[in-house]
Amino acid sequence: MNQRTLRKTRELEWRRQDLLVSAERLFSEKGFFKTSMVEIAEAAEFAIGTVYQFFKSKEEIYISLIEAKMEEFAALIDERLAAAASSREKLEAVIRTKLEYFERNRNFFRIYVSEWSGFEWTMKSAFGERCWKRYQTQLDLVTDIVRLGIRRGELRMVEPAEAAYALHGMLNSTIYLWMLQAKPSGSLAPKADTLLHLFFHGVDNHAGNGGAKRGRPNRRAAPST
Amino acid sequence: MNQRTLRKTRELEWRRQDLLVSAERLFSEKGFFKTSMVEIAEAAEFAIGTVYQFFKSKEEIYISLIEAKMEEFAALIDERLAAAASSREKLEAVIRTKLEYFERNRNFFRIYVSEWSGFEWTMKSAFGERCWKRYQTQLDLVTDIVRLGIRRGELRMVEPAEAAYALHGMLNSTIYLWMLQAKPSGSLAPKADTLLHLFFHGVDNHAGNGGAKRGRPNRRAAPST
DNA sequence: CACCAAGTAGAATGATGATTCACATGAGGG
DNA sequence: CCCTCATGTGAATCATCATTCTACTTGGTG
Repeated sequence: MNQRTLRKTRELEWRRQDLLVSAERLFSEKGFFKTSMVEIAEAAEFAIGTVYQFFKSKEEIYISLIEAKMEEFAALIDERLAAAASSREKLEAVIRTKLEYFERNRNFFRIYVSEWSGFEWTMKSAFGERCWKRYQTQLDLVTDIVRLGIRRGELRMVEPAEAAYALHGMLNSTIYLWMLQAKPSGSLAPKADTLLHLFFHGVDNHAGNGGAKRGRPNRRAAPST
Repeated sequence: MNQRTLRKTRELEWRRQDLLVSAERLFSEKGFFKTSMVEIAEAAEFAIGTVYQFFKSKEEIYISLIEAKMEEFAALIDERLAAAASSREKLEAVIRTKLEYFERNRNFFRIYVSEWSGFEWTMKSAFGERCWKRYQTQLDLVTDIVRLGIRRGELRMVEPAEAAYALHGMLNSTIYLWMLQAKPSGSLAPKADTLLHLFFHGVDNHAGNGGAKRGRPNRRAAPST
């Protein structure tokens, strides 16, 4: 009898997951408001009524989705972070993990960035609040890494939160750029090195001629894009 | 007669502007979908019918709004850029201008970032297309600056588009962070220096002890936030 | 003063889409 | 084979707006 109940619960969970996957695709393609419950139901091959068996409302679907993904992502970061010692390694872990994660969860990325600008716009109070907290926690984590790095003398003295946000923005933009062009193309993960370098050393050319003229104007040094 | 007509036209323009200002505030507070025409009308102290005298649709209001602001912003950048010679100066101009502009146009910022993730989510095809172009042009401008800077040997050899996007993201994040906390507080513009430095030199501590231990652990070097 | 044009108003219309509910279906179990 | 509960169904309900339309105001003109 209990056995039975358990299986039922498990199956219910499958269906929920299944539905979430369909919903994710739709939401990422058309946004929260332009996606209708009927569409979600059809995409997951359920009747509307059934959908409401699993989720109280459209909003709840959206939130479950985001929370699950965020949690997964956070867990991944934590795991990778555990193995890192220096600030550099930690930041590298963050960068790599984020790029990898969103390379694999392209659809989710659009939702993630669009909600960045404020959950209030789509969801009402209480629920959105929780998602927002997760978002913040993520950022705070990086802020702490930077803070510690400074204390240890590994990083220059910058405003930690500012640097953390800057990194966050850099990453998001980069992922976005990649999504724009690279529908099918190359992998995102390799950019981690470039980004790490950029975040640590900036764009300045230390080679010596900083701003001033030099012998040869060094034409065609730029990548050919 | 012509005089008359001219004045009428001008007055109409005023009213349009007036309406746009109200709409901007609402859109920035509640987003496109959660803002209703009635609200917009009330906020601007018009009747709904009157609103439709000025704008064909809700979408048109939104778009006019965005286009106007984007154009204003672009013009400002162009102007500042004209006075800049080196890549550093140019990038500094971009950074400063953006921070200043959004410090003054806080409301618009929320709209700006939220639409970053794709106009398709809110608007339909043709119009959104035009806004998107503007957005791209903006980014391309910076890409070109970077490309040129590399060719001139002022900047390290990075992928120009990547760097441009990274900068864009850094700026947006920073502005966002500022908006979060600093409801009333300090100015945003001063952060330009920090950001410029960050973008040029990164967070690495060149002071010598990169990662390794040194004499004193240098505790409490971090800002007290 | 009557009349017209231009502008303003806000109730009525129509669509859309989330949510609900009365019914159908089918898997145990007697 | 029939009954019953647990689920699944999708048509009907209900609300919410964008948009339209008809009637009202106003200010100028003959």
